[in-house]
Amino acid sequence: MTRKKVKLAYIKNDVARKATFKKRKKGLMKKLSELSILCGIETCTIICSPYEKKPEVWPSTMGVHKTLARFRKMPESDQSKNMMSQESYLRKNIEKMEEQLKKQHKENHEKEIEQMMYQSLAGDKLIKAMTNVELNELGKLVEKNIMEIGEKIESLKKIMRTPPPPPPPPQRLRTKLQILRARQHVN
Amino acid sequence: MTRKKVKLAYIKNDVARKATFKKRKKGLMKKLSELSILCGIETCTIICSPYEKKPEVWPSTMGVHKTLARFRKMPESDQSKNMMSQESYLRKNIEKMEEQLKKQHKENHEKEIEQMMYQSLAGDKLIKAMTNVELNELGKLVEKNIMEIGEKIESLKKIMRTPPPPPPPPQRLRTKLQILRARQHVN
DNA sequence: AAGACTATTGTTAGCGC
DNA sequence: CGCGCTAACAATAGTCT
Repeated sequence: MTRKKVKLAYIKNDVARKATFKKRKKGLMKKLSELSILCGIETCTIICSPYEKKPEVWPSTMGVHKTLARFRKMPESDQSKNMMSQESYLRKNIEKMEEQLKKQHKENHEKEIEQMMYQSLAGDKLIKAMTNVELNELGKLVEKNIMEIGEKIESLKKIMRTPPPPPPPPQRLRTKLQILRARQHVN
Repeated sequence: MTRKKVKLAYIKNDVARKATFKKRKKGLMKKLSELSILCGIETCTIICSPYEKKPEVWPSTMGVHKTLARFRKMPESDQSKNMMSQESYLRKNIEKMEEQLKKQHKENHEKEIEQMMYQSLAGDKLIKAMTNVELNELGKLVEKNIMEIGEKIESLKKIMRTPPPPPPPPQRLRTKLQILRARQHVN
């Protein structure tokens, strides 16, 4: 029941990775379908997974060829424009989160000051009703938030540091020995 | 605040469609990125929208070429296998929902019988505590559910009946007159 | 037009079968 | 192994700025 908050990193456990792959691929196909229906546009995707011998293609091979033709029509130089590489996508993400982190820090600081004011000046009745315990927990929540954002940034940076495709996908064909070994791994 | 439950159909209102497109494209890119990181696989997408002069490509032009090469490598005959066309995707969807509809109907029937039993046999204290009003509302909820599933099936079927790409995407260049006319449309 | 916000709906991780 | 379930998490439609 989704107990973890998803750590954005290669899933080492083979079984879990495959399950996640299937579920998420399904979700993606649905979203792609919705996008093309809602907005009346053309899209195509190719997914190369070790679970199928052949790349999976959507919405159809014909559709892919059609969209591809359109893509190949434009001059080489233009093909590089308007593209969002995984790297720049991640970089942008990091920037945004660092901004968020700053904002959260600032907010935290303001909250602390506010709290001090209430404690020393005997503020509004509603606020007085809050016990110190509650205020403390509020503070902890904020700190947790900050921690989480920081961790996320770290993990994104880590992904960017590692060579292009994260860890190499597992070999398609394995000996029985390898399979047995794999089973001993825990994620 | 997401007040509607999303009617899966071409969005006629130009402004709303564009906003939805941008939001959903962003969400898609994120999900694609996550899939490739979590599962360590290769993916690529091409999106042809009227909002950009050139097809948008992800994760990068190079990535697309690489994935394409892999795609083109397989024999023509194989390219058609393992593919899920939009049509078969939708058809599968419809089947599943019709099953769900049957199930819901059955459940509803059972609930009705249960309710009658309780009313005539003076059942458990907890159940007796439910007023008739509450039971009535429960029934209405179930019916609403059934209605919604039915509507969804209808709308999916409608999509399948209409020719491939839903309504033709709007022209890229429009005269001022056309723009003014478009503004008068309400979704 | 482009972002921020937030009530809602939608997706999915971990289980149990 | 793969499916169905459901709490927990994520995406997003409509709104305001």
